[in-house]
Amino acid sequence: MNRVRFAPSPTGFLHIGGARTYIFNWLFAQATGGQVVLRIDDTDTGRNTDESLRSILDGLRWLDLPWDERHFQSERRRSHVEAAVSLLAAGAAYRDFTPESDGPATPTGGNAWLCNTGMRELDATESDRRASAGEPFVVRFRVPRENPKGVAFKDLVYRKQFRKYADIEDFALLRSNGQPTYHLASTVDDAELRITHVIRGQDHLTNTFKHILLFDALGCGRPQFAHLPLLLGPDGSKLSKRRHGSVVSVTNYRDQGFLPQGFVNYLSLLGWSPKNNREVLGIAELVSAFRIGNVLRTNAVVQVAERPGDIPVDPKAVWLNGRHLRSMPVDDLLPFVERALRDMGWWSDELGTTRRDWFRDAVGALRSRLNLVSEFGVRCRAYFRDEFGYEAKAIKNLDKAGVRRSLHLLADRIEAVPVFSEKSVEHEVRSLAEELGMKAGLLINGSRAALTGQTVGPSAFKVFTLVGKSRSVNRLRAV
RNA sequence: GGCGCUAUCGUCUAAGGGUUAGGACAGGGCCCUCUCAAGGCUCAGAUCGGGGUUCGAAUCCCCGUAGCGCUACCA
Repeated sequence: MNRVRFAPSPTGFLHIGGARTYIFNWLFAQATGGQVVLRIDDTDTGRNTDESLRSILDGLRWLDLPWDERHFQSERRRSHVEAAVSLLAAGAAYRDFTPESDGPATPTGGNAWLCNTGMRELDATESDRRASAGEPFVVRFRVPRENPKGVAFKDLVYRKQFRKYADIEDFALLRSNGQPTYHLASTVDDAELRITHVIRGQDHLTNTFKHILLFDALGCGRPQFAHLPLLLGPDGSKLSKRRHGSVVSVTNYRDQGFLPQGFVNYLSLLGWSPKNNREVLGIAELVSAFRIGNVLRTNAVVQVAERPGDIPVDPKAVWLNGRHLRSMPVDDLLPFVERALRDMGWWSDELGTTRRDWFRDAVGALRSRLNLVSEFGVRCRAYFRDEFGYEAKAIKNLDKAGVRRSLHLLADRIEAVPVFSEKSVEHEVRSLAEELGMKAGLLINGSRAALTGQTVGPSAFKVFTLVGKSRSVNRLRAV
């Protein structure tokens, strides 16, 4: 059985690139009947925060793509240290007593740094003596550089990969404080958690050679690797909160009113496509269309709307979300709308009980012109509240010659109508218009303006039934 | 600096030797219409540059260029 893992480190919020990596892992697992392991890579104790752990978990849960197992890397430390000790004993690793330097070792010229002079060759007894004397050291992997060949593997996305031993530096396994490094912990855990496919960002492509060296030295089989192209900001640089703002944060999309499936659909199309021009895909369709081999090798740009007033995300994401919002079963949409209304303080429990049918009807009618769940809260006030304002355009419609007077007459007709329905309302509106010798459109648009304070919305006759008979009559008289 | 990855409309992408280089978002226009959407139609818009290979190259090869990644006792 295939097993994949998503291994975020809790040093920041869940960002869109991490979410996409999780989605691709999840899709791959579902498509191949495999399992998803969520592993929190918390080996950098100094930078971990509970807040970011919460953000990551919140974000992943919102995606609604459940994982099968969860592990914390910090709880597996003993395994990591044991691995380092055995590597040391086997001579595949060595102690490096070079004092920690400040900042990254940027090579000044010529070739890259490979190892600290003298340490690789240190005699075993001498090394033991200095270690037991309490001298701090880091444990490094001894890359077999005398071998003129190198490491090769076949990436499921980037195909054949090769790197000479001579180009791989002696990376650290254990820090001088005894903590395992990412390379060690990740490799040991992938092996022990029986991960079969490592699907992660392309920024790890060159790390993979080190990991393979470790898998081999540890005597465990190698998993398969698939690296994903990176997500870039509109300026072409790697996405970062500082440079690109809230577009990178998953919770931002949730708060802006995205549906999980709309967001997942959007991210799935960044660096992958089903190759048949289909774009609007539900989760089940994504699973059946997903092929890891169809993942692109080119980095994708996450667009940001530039028009003032638009929410600062990719307009295509909004459009995609709208497609889902409009086509999903209304009953599935209801909980999301409920949440949006609760956020506005407009929710009342009857909407879930005695007025549930009305609620379903209203959501069904209103959603046809919305893209985001949050728009139920910001653009549909008159349907959920009695007090609402009139937009300037609406007032303009009401101010047209004879409109207000006609609407008052209409109120009487509506009040007297025996059966209050879209059909009967339409009949009353049209016949009144005809009697008064005015264009029906004036009355129709005037009604919408009077009932909702807006010039946009569902069919005016539908608006009447949504607002209800007595409220409609009151609102017509109020203008 | 070293090592590596990548390069098609503004953006996401299709076409992996032969197509008027296709679709989608965004933009323009038209239709539909009680408004706004939706929907339908339509216009504009791309193969980074240069060499090869080939009857034929977006596609294969080489060289440039650009972007990105790695080059830490971060992950």
